[in-house]
Amino acid sequence: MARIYIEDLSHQVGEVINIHGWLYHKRSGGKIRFLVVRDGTGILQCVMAKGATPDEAFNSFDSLTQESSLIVTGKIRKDDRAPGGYEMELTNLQIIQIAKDYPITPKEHGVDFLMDHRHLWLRSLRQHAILRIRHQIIKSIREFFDDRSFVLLDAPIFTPAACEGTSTLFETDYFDLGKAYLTQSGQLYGEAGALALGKVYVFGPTFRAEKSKTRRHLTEFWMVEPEVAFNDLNDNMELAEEFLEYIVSSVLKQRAEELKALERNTKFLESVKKPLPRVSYDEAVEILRKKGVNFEYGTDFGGTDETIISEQFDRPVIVHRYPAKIKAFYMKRDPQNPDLALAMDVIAPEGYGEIIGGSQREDDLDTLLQRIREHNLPQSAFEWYLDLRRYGTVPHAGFGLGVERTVSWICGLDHVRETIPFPRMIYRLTP
RNA sequence: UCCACAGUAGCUCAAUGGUAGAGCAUCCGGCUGUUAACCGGAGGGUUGCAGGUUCGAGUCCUGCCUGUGGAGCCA
Repeated sequence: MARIYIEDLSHQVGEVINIHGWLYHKRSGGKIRFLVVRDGTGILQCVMAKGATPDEAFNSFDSLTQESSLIVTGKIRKDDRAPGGYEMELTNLQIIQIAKDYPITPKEHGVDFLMDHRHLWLRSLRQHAILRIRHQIIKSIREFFDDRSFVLLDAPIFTPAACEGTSTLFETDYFDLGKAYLTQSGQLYGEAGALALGKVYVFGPTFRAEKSKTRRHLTEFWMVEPEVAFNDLNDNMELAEEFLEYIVSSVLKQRAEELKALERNTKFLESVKKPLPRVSYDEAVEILRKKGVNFEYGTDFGGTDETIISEQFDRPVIVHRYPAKIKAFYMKRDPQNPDLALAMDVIAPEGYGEIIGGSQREDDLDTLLQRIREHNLPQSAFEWYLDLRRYGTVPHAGFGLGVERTVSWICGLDHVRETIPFPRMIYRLTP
């Protein structure tokens, strides 16, 4: 008999089939008993009735516990009383293992307990919905770039030095070559790729050793970083808005059921269409001051500042042309005002904060050399990067999108820790 | 690193300075359409750790540990 998955049950009505899975829950009413079985693709209610169901199967109900592994056999029928709309009239029950004292009960649990049992927490329907949406987001990120002839460029995880010089990096010994550091961004390598292949995207894990302890931070997170030769800041913003529209519409289309399971209000997602509103840093500061925020011009926005700015719009907002001194050394200055960098951030609605950060890159060798000196960076570590300006330099631009913040926003979660199977945070390295 | 809050049964939480309790989970019994089922019963505790105040501390004080949220930094 063919193995069937619960998500395909609509084609099986009237058939006798096997479902391989685990007991999610059980209920009984004396001579009628219900098993709710999950197989990773959905849940299925199985019914047993005294007399109608073989005694052996009927009696084994008592020994079954939550998360016991089993194979159930029976005829499928439509039934509106069953969760999912289909139900199995159970005729045979094969127990693979009885699970003893499964820790996560169908009641409330605290964050710490659930995080300690993250390997089991992944079995709950809510986590299934989040991880399926994460999968969809990653899939649509790849589709978007692949369909536009971008080449995937894998950047190294071990790097010799800081990409941007500021963040705290994880350090490790690297044989006889001294210290290596876990990458905090693949961008510099992405630039080399763009000047080689025209359009590339780097997609991999990144690491920040900052002691950030908020709902928006992980020490290990995934970032996708497109980089395009001959693009300027405006091209970069257009790419970002087209990209976000693609991702969000793909989730709305393909994962409507999961969004519903998470009780996500999709109002703010349905409005994610290009063009996105664009405001300059100066205009953003004006917005804050009109709202009564005592904001010091020239500093970066904090979490609450970002929320206030984003609340003025019904979709993500692009903030561009930041003061150069709060941005990275490789960003090109605005020819109209050298105090500003040709940088852009995309701030998500509903207080989810910055999901994209990018810029047009400095493409002039002498200017870049001067920036490296101003930031007290070791020039020797950047010689290869400077070569990109020595040999056929061109304007180019790119950005990075944080996958976990994007998943958190699209799912409407209150913390990024649920967006990745095994989150790494300042005080959590296990499981 | 700084600020705030928390730590009591396997889990979620109660308990004026005066005998540590409930719901869920587990075990036993009942119920033929349950939806986190329901009803009855049972077992389950070094109140995070170390001191101190007190006739008496889960409760008050000091220190430490652990966790949560936030700031800074960032995606």
